[in-house]
Amino acid sequence: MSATKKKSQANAAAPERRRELLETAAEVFAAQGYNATTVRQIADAAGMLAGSLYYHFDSKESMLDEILSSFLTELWEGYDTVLAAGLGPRETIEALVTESFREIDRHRAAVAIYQKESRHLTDLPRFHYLADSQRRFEKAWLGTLERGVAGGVFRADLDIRLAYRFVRDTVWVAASWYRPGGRHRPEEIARQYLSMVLDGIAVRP
Amino acid sequence: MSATKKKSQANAAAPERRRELLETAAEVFAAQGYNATTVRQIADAAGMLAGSLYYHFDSKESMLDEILSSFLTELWEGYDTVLAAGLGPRETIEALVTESFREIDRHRAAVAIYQKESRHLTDLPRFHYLADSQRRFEKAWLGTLERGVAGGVFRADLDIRLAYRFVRDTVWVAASWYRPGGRHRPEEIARQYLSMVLDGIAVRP
Amino acid sequence: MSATKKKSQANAAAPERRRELLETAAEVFAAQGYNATTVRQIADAAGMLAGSLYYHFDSKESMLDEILSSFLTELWEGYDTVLAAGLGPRETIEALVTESFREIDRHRAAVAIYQKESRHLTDLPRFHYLADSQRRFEKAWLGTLERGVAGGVFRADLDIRLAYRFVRDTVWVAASWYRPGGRHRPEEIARQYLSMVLDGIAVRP
Amino acid sequence: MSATKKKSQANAAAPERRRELLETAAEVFAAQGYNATTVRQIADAAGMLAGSLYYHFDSKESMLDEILSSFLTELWEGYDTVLAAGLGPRETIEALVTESFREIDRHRAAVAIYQKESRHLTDLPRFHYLADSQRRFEKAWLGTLERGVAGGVFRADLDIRLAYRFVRDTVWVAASWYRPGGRHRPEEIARQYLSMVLDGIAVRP
DNA sequence: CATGAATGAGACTTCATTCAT
DNA sequence: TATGAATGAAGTCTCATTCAT
Repeated sequence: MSATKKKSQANAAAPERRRELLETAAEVFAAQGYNATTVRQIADAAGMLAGSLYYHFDSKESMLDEILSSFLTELWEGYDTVLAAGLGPRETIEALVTESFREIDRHRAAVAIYQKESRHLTDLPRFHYLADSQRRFEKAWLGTLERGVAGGVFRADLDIRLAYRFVRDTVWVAASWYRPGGRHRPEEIARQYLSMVLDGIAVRP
Repeated sequence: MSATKKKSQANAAAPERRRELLETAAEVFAAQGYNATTVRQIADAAGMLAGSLYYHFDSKESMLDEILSSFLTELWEGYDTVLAAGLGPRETIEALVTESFREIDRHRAAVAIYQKESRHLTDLPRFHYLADSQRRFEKAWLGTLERGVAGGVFRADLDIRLAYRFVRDTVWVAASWYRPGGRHRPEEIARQYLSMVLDGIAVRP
Repeated sequence: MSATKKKSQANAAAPERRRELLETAAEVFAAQGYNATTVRQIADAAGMLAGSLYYHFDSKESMLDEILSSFLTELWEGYDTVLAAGLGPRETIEALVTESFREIDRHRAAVAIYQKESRHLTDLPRFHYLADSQRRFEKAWLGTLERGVAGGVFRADLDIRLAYRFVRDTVWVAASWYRPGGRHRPEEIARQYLSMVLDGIAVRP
Repeated sequence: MSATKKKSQANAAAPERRRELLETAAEVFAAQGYNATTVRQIADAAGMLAGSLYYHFDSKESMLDEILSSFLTELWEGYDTVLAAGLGPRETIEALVTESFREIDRHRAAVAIYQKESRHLTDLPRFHYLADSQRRFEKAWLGTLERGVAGGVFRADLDIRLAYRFVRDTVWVAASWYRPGGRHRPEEIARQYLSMVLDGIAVRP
């Protein structure tokens, strides 16, 4: 490794501070939207001046990048574990939803940002991985639903793509109102959500 | 008609052009987000120069205001009709959801904007009516759900506030992917959604 | 005169309307300052739309031009009469001051505009006549004062240029507070001003 | 010194630069009028780009505000000292006029701006203090004149309000032609002005 | 004569970013 | 590592002016 390592991605020697700063930034992004957030607001929240952030990060965009990509990385670790476990369709859905709520609990800000910003972001080459993730996501859920329909676990009379969007959105929008440390633990929320998604809110006749 | 009638809103005499321009603006806002949209982009889409928009509107914000308020006005006309009809809880939910999808069909852009922006907007005095609407909304849905639980139509073992959010989000996020003129008519989508919300996606044992 | 007389200075056929409009414009210019006044404000005050003013005038600047030049023309008619009358220095000063207050009474707005704007305007070729007028003005007053000092009518121990500015400003700033139709007739104000300028406000020992 | 101390006014830690910039701005405002002055002109005069001014000031208006308010603050320090000294009416007038010319000498630009702009400014809430100052001003001068008339020092045959305006304007318009560092020191100009105001320009019979 | 709509230049302001210290 | 000051691009908005009707 040459002595002149250039600037940014600065020093991995102090990853603590980076993570703190990213968490701060994520919070502000989630609260106000990425575009509406100024670098100065992030710096204020972090107790430094706007220019000082550039010692740690290349740009505002690269903060967003790092927030989203590290969230997705962690999310897929969980998902891949579930998908590799060889569970039945219903159990897979249950595990994915539970995993999702755990992720919302851990990375609420990142999830909220993802929800709000991913659409415009996919145009930028730098954020192509968002679309990739989206595709893997769709494949995993759609596949599971199809397996369930084929196996007689899920209703066959539903439009499968509609059902996919229904389940997907139903889970992730929760990030917009979820507050970590609230009344419900993520697993409890997952359980209730699953109950509604799988069995509906109407009383069975 | 008196000669002195300035104020803003230019002249209500030619509401044609206004509506056209607002529709254009709504489309761009929905696609890129309010903040990320420049006045010039709207003007481009409308085939005029940026400054020319200010003949018709006071500000970018007032375009947003008019888009959202006229959407909510129309929405509540539909809702109020439903709520005044004296239906049972289940039928009320069905009617509200159907009405919502019709509204998404008619005002897709406005709904998408509402979803994405209403949170930050409620801080501005000008947009207080968003919070008001939100409250009426919550009251209508929560009340109906409670009535349903009391009447044994909806399951009593669910967290009622969670169920409210579930139903509410379930419906409105659809605006983020719905395309008017697509395969499904809004009433058909509503039917499918209701089927999932009420009876779940799992096969009944 | 050719049949195609081009546009502006439109028709001298309706000089009534022009004068009305110029009076309106002068009032607004005086109240808000030339730069701070928008063409639309003038149009509002005149009960028409901004664009319509351009049937009567070439530009906002040409309105100002016409206001100032017609004021100066009238002013100099009065002044020239006084200066040609062959009065003594003190009587000349008295007549000029009285004439000035009459002018303030008739053209308050124009005078106020002149006071506030003439400085920046002299740079523009179109308004060179303002500087010309200024010079004639200075010559007339300075000359009279000098004659008076030489004749032993005015005190010889005063800086003559300072005295000139003193008298000049003393008279014209009155336009900034004078309201036509108030308690005092212009001749009465002139008398009082002259009393102060000539004899001072202190009681004679 | 706490690290979090944002607000506007940037940092009061480097008042040097601020004062420099305000002096530059005042000069340009005085020369061209507030409205006619562009932020870019100020920046040019200060050797920076237009946007850079906003590191130091909130807005063009806040520059004007700071210029005027700090001028008035200083002015009233001088006036209050005079008014508290318990001088006779004539000596008070003399001291106030002298103090005014000193202030014109120190803050020529600010005074010129005050003269030209204060009228429109008083409408803005932010500049209400201008009207307050105006009132105190009037009270101080009118009171002194009345005292003088009562004490037989000033002529009783004059309209007292007219005399007030006369003295007031007479002094302050000097800012429009006064050039610091010219032939006359402010005290000398004050002496001559007082001589004219108190004793007139006519030779005593 | 006047209107309604648009133009286009330019204003004030914001903000991500840079860099010497 | 952080600060203070500046840059420069871009954004929203204003306004004098034009012109077909």
